[in-house]
Amino acid sequence: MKGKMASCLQSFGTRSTKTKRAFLSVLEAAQGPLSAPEIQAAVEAARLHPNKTTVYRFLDAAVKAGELSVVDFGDGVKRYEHTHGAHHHHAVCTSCRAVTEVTIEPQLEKVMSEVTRQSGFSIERHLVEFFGRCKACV
Amino acid sequence: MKGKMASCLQSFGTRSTKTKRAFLSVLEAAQGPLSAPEIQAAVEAARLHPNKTTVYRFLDAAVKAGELSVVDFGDGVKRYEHTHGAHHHHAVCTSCRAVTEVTIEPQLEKVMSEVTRQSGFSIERHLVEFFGRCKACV
DNA sequence: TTGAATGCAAAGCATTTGCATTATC
DNA sequence: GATAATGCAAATGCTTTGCATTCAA
Repeated sequence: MKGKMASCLQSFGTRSTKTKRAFLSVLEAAQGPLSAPEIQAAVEAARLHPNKTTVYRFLDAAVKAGELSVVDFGDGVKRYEHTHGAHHHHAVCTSCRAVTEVTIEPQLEKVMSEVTRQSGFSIERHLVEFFGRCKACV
Repeated sequence: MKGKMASCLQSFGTRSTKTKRAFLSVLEAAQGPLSAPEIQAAVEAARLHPNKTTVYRFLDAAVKAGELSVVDFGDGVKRYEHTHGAHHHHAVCTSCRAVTEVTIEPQLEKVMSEVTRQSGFSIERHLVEFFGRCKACV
């Protein structure tokens, strides 16, 4: 496990440190995307107290390396999650904050081609997230 | 024109002032959604120097009244545009910043029902915006 | 040893809040 | 004159930057 993380870290050209391993552990255990402040708070459980600058720098590097991806819920806070192959979309419960991943690529394709048709844009990126009440919150 | 704006302001229960009329003018003339700092800067052309607090308070009130809607491009800045009946989506040029409105309701419906099917969520709101190169920017 | 990683302090930027002042109705 | 609107200053929260220090390789 540690070896896996270490090699994962090395694979994107960074040195393996206790702090970075903790960041990755936290993100692996997370139920949904986490913000930098949340990640910083979470590693406190491992008795680590990294500076917030360290958190942001790690996240930037990991995103650039494609190891993590940024998720934006439109509240002005960047959240991060493991990149398991493809790009994800989420349904976020506005009551209990639960986050569920959804797979909507086929349907989104249709939307994208309509956008292209209407605007003439060459689309590079999209922001697609959903908010509402999860099953438990009615 | 002024009468129209004044009555529009009164219609959502606010007093008509020079400053608010200027805010509405700016938003009417805008090519795309504007942020609070952008709106504040724009009314300088009308020799008005409203405090930023005033800008934010006006925007909040207008949004609550349904007169304006918030547009989020995921950069941590809220933008505002006139609510012309329905909810809009945009294609934003990452090169020249041009914003084009797109109408994708029919296609989005399919996406939404798939999200509901997979997650069991009762969707209340979504965040859907596109980014890429406009025709002029190749 | 040496360059990367970390800490620390300060600043940047959008946004919000509390309170005093002013202007609209 | 009562109440809403505005100004002002300060604070909040996330994020970034510059520089000194420490640590992995």
